[in-house]
Amino acid sequence: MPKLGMEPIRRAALVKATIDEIGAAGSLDVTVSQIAKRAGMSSALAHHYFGGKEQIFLAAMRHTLAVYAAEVRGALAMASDPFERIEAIVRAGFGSSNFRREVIAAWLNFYVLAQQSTEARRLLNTYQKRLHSNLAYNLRPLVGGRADSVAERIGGLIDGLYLREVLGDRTANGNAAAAHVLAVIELEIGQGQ
Amino acid sequence: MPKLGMEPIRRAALVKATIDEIGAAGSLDVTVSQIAKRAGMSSALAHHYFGGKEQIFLAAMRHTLAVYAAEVRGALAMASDPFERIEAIVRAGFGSSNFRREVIAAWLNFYVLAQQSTEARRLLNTYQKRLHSNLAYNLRPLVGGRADSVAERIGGLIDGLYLREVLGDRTANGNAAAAHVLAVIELEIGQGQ
DNA sequence: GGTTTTGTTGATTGACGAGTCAATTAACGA
DNA sequence: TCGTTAATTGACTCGTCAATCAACAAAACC
Repeated sequence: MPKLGMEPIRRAALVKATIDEIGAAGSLDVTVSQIAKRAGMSSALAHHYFGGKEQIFLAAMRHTLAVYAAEVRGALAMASDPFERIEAIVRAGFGSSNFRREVIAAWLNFYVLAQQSTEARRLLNTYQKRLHSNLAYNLRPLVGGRADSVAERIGGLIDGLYLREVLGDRTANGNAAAAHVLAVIELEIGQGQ
Repeated sequence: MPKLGMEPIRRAALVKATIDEIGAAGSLDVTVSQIAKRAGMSSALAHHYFGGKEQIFLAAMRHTLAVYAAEVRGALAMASDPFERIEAIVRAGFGSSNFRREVIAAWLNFYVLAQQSTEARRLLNTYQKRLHSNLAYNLRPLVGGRADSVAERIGGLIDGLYLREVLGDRTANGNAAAAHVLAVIELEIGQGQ
C-alpha cells in the first residue's frame, strides 16, 4: 500500500530507531534488521533508503548533534547578556535530555565512531568548534584576551563532567555539574581581563 | 611442544594483542581469532585461557587501568609537597603514553563497555574514585574544605581536556592541556580555603 | 489504459564469528 | 616406564548478519 512521499518519514523513523537501538544495546553492535524492525519496516527498505549501515549511523549522529545544537540555540535565544548566554550554554549541556539513556549511549559511541570514520570525526569537530566559538565570543566582554583560553577550559570541563556523571555509579545529576562549571567561570571572571 | 608454565605468558600476550587490535580497529569490533593470531596462537587457546571474549576485554581494561595507575604512582613518588603531587597527577594524565593510538582507543572503548558490563563500570569507577581521593587529599592543605569540590572539577577537567585532545583534528598536545588544568588549579588555590 | 516511478518485502547469498571438542604432543612425578 | 596433567590446535557447529535481488503493489503520468 505504497503511499507516496514516504522517504522522509522512513528516514526519520530509521534515525530514531537507530538511536533507540544503540541506547538499548549500549553499543554500535546493533543490526540493520533490529533497527528496521523497531522502525516498522524490513531491513531491505533500510538499505534502500540509506545504502548501508555506516550511513545510517552517520545520519543518527547528525541528528543527535543537531538536536543538541538546537537546544543550545534555544537556550541562547532567551539570554540577554554575555554571562547569561554562557550560563545558557552550560545549562543546555547538562539538561535532562542529555541524560537519557539513548542520548548518553549515542555520545559515547559517537566518540568511538570518530576513531574509525573521518566523516564522524568531522561532524564532532564541527560541533565542538561551534561550541567553542560560542563560549569564546561571550567570554570576550568578561575576560578579554583570555577568552579563547578560558573557553577551551570551560568546554573541556563541560565534556569531562558530563562524562563523569554518565559513567558514575550514582544517578546523573546535571545540576551539580553545571554548578561546578559556573563556579570555575566565576573564578575566571574574577581574574579579570 | 608444550612447555609448562605458559599460562601467564599467554595471558599477557593476549592482553597486549587485544589492546593493539582494538587500537588498530578503533573499536571493540575485533574477533577472538584476530587477537589470538596477533598473539601468536590459535583462537581455541584464547578461549581456553580466558573463557570468552568479554573476559579478554575485561582483562585488557584492567591492564590499561593498572598501567595508568602505576604511572600516577610513579609520578607521585617523586613529588614532595602537595602542590607538586597535584601537578604530578595532572601531568601523568597527559603523558605521551596516554596519547598512543591504542591507549586512546582503549579508553574510549572502555567508556562504551562500561555501558554494557557492570564489571567494566565497576573498574572504571574504582579508578576514578582513586584519582579523586588522590586529588582531594593533596588539595586539602591548599584549599581546605573546598578540596572535595575542587577535586571534582579538576578530575572532570582532566577527563574533558583529554577527550578534546584525542578527538580533535590537530595532533594531540598534552602540554597545553596540562597547562590549562594547572591554570585552573592556581585560580582555585588563589581563592583560599 | 498502459507505462513509469516509488514503495516494499521475502528469500537468498556469501561470508564471518564465538565457542566446543576430540585428538596430539610433551613434560612431570612416582 | 607409565599414567597424569598442561599446552595446543584443526575442524566443526550453530548462529548471525550485511547486502542484494526479483518480484509485487499502488500511485502518478501521459
